[in-house]
Amino acid sequence: MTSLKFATALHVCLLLAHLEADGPGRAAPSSLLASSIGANPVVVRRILATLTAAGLVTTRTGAGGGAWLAVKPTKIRLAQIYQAVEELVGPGFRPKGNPACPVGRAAPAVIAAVIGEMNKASLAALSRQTLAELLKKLEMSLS
Amino acid sequence: MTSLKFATALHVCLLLAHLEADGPGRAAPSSLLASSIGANPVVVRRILATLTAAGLVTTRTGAGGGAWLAVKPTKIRLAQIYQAVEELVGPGFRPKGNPACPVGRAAPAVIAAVIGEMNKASLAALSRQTLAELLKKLEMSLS
DNA sequence: AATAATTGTAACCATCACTATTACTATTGG
DNA sequence: CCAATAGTAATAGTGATGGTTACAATTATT
Repeated sequence: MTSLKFATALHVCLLLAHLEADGPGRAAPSSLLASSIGANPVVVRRILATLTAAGLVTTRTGAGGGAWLAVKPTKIRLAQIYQAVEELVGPGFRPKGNPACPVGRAAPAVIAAVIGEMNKASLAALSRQTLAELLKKLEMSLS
Repeated sequence: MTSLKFATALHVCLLLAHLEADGPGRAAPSSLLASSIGANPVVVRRILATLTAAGLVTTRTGAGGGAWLAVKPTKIRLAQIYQAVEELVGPGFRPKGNPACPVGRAAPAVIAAVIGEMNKASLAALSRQTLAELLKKLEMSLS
């Protein structure tokens, strides 16, 4: 998994939270976000669409439009951002093995359970931090 | 990440451990492993090559050849299997943001740290189980 | 009302990782 | 000698991903 979707979404949220703290009431256009990230504005808008669907950001079209956080950074856990943009977590597995082989019959369920525990641990780690906490770390690294 | 490499490697190891417990001294050909998994023998041999490089299995060419575990199942942690076949863990991130933007400068390092914690949690979960323990679960589900 | 800025999408393309498959050589046991 | 097997290269198909262009719809500003 080397998709940049989570990194992009996290960068978007950090920037929106930073702007909000700096001076509220302003919408950030996708061109601004894309420029900070080094990505394409359309790609950023696609990420924004999934974040909007998850209820994390709001957007407005037209001149002066753009995106802003729909929820306070203290109320956003990083796991919410992850799940908004990456539906599948962790490696894949084959649903069925060879029914003629005992291990082939039983292995898929056991393997799926292992991958499930892996995902659980991943998401738990992300749940331990809020966007506000991460923004604080970022702002400390600015000075 | 929906690669099947980890699931394939785990199935291979489970089957080799099961065969070893059943009756030792026999080499399992890639065709047998592939048949149990429902994968192609060449793909299985490629997985076996990485497991061999990691020191987890041994193979022998020629008639009567095949693969067997090089290490006792009680000494193999699932994280070793994961790292043998999947060099990259977790989602990717962009190494550099826009240097003209404060958040663009600082975000990549912060994001990389988040992903690093995610990976650490994932691998820690896999380190908690040995192949022997997983095999026991599989064998219990057989009855 | 006109204009400029902006989102929301669709369409398309290039790239990459992955799986499957064929084919061949080298090795090994019987 | 022969059959079975690993090792590996070459190739093809597939799906996810990111980039790009294009355009309709919406909104603030003048």
